Amino acid sequence: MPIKVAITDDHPLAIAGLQNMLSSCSHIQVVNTYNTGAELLSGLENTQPDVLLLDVLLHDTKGPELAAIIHTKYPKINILAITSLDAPVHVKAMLRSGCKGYLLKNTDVQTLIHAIEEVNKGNEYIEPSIKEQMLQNMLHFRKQANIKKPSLTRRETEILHLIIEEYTNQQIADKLFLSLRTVENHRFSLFQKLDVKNTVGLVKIAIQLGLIE
Amino acid sequence: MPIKVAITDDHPLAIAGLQNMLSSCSHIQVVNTYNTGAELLSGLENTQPDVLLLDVLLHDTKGPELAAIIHTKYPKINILAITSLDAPVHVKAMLRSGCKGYLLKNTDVQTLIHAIEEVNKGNEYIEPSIKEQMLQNMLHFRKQANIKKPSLTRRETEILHLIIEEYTNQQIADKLFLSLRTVENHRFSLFQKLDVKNTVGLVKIAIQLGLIE
DNA sequence: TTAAAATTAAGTAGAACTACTCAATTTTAA
DNA sequence: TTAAAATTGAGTAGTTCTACTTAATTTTAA
Repeated sequence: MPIKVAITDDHPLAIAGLQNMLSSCSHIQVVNTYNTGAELLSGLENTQPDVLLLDVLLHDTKGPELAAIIHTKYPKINILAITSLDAPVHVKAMLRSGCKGYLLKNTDVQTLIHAIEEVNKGNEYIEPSIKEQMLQNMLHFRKQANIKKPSLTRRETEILHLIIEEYTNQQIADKLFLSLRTVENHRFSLFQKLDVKNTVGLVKIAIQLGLIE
Repeated sequence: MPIKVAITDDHPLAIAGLQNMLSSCSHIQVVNTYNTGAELLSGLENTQPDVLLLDVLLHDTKGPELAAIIHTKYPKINILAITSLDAPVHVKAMLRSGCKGYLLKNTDVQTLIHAIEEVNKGNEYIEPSIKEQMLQNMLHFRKQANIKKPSLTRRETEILHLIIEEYTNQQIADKLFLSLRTVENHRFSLFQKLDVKNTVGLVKIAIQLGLIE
């Protein structure tokens, strides 16, 4: 039996394009198309496809939210995000919301079909160029990060570590056999050196420095 | 002229192995070998190689720290991390410290030579299997993350966003036209729902939820 | 159209953090 | 072997967060 596919995109042209691409493929059948997130949600109450091609930017609902709702309500539907956006933030957001795959709109027929087949099997399919970009994005943090890190002293680094491990100043003081004031001072230096105004900023910098996974 | 390579590893056997692998290659010349971080640092004062093969776990210094020192002091040396560890944390730490490449010790001769050549040109070379693992690691966060996120209400999510943008409770209150107490209460609920004890924990959860890049 | 959940917000009170300045002592690098 | 940097820590004082309880009002889902 063919793979049942639904398409959701707010550009009719995009839907038509995808339908056309899939028309030559006998084992993939487009059973429904929707223009908005609301339409999709009500449509799913009647029929559920095997694979859902979902645009990341629908004007009535944000893609990741919609994906999360569908993934929770209909865990059997395998969602394939398809979009013109390749920013890693979007990719991560969609995948974290339960999408199985991520494709770019300028993809070719073979890739589209292959992605649908894979996702239908429950496998992941992420466009290789996107994978590469995500990696690059992940690795190139160091270039900015390295500007600031060297300016931290050993003690400061040590205390920064303990701060991000959710220790309070007092606990840090006890652990390192220091006075509370000393720890407070180091913390203050950290703020100044890293140019942040509170602990939240500190944690975020720590992420960029790679101190947090 | 050949590519000058130095090797640093605390296992003499590993050094011998690498030397042997490279002996067949006329355009790569092993000019120095070191057993410890200290040896390496003093050795570099006399001669600098083009490419440095650096073990991640030397017993006298941690790899990332050593890499950072060398990368700062001798920016022209291209460091190729070579290790038996493939945990993404280590890979990231090394790359963020200025390494150009990352290889596993069980690599074959061709890959080793290719990696040295690439790194020597200033390009990155990361073992494909490691790349794949890092991606998987990155993507599979969502599986844990999705357990907790749905329990947050809209308002809580909104406030969580503002907290991680470094707003204080008072600023959030002003921004959302709420009383300070209301914001404090939402923040408290967030702590309870996400089972953390301070803002640092909150930020860390937010990372896992994908709210922070 | 109710019951449940969410949003709002107050009270009380203590703990923790933030924002500096100043300075003695110790360590490190040139 | 000095000068520079790092570590330690006190003073002062205000701000912000944390830890609950209680409860009125509004929204949402069954």
